[in-house]
Parts: sequence; structure tokens; C-alpha cells
Amino acid sequence: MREEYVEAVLAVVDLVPAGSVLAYGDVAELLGAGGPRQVGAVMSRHGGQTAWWRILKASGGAPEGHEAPALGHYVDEGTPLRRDQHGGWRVDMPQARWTPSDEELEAVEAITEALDRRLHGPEGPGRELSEPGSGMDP
DNA sequence: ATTCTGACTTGCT
DNA sequence: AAGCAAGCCAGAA
Repeated sequence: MREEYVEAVLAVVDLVPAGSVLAYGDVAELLGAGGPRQVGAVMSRHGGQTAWWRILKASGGAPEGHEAPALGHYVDEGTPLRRDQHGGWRVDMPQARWTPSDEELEAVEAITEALDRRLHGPEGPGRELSEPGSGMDP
């Protein structure tokens, strides 16, 4: 994926306050680009330098393969958790899910805007130039 | 072009 | 509540 997308995702992650979380799909939706799997891919490769535990599955489960350290952070930050039987736990999504304030929403918008600009280029995506040799004439 | 894979989601048993 | 299938989006082989 493009480097610009990676930076946009990480920027959003940095916006999430301690004690709150966002699902992969939520980030994708805020960004208006890519899907849950793309966000997951970004976190997998570049999440190390961020508060990666604040981005997780929509079901409330911690990032695949990182449940132990994630739990430590959740306890630290007082993230709402729910116990389930057999000693399992999961983040209480309805409570923990981050809902951006107006200002925060503005910041998010700034990010998506920058992303669109950098992704589609300073020129609009609506540009219709036909490249030489791209003709599909029979 | 086709197929496989993955820090995902949702809908249906 | 838990398991399964199908969708979904991009990158890699």
C-alpha cells in the first residue's frame, strides 16, 4: 500500500486517547479509504511505533497474537473490559469505542483530506488523458 | 490474468 | 456463545 496511506492510518491512531479504542473497520471508515484488512496490514507492519493496542477487532478481541501485552495496556489505561467465562476477556466495545469530539473530528478530516490530496495528487482524479499506446482499438 | 493470504466483518447456523 | 461461510481490499507469487 502507499506510504501516504500508512501515515494517515498512524496519524489517526495517534488521535485515539488512552482508555479508548477503535476497530480496524472504524479507522478505515474514518479514513474513507481501504478496508479493515488494509488497516490491519498497516498495523502489522508499522504498528510498533504507535499505541497499536488501541486498534482492535470489532468483536473486542485484541490484535491477533498480541493479546497478553494488549491486556496489560488496557488495565493500565482503564479501558472498559468484559470478562467472559473460562477466564477470557474482551474490550467492552460499546463503552470503549472512541467517539471523536468536534475538534477531533476536524483533525480526522484534515488527515483524510491530506490523504486524498497526496493519493490522487494535486490534480483531481477526474483527469481524463489518454496515454499513447493505451488504445484498445481492434 | 489467476490464486493465495492476511493484526478484518457480518450474517447465518 | 461459538463456529463457519462469504465478502471485502490490496499486495505478493
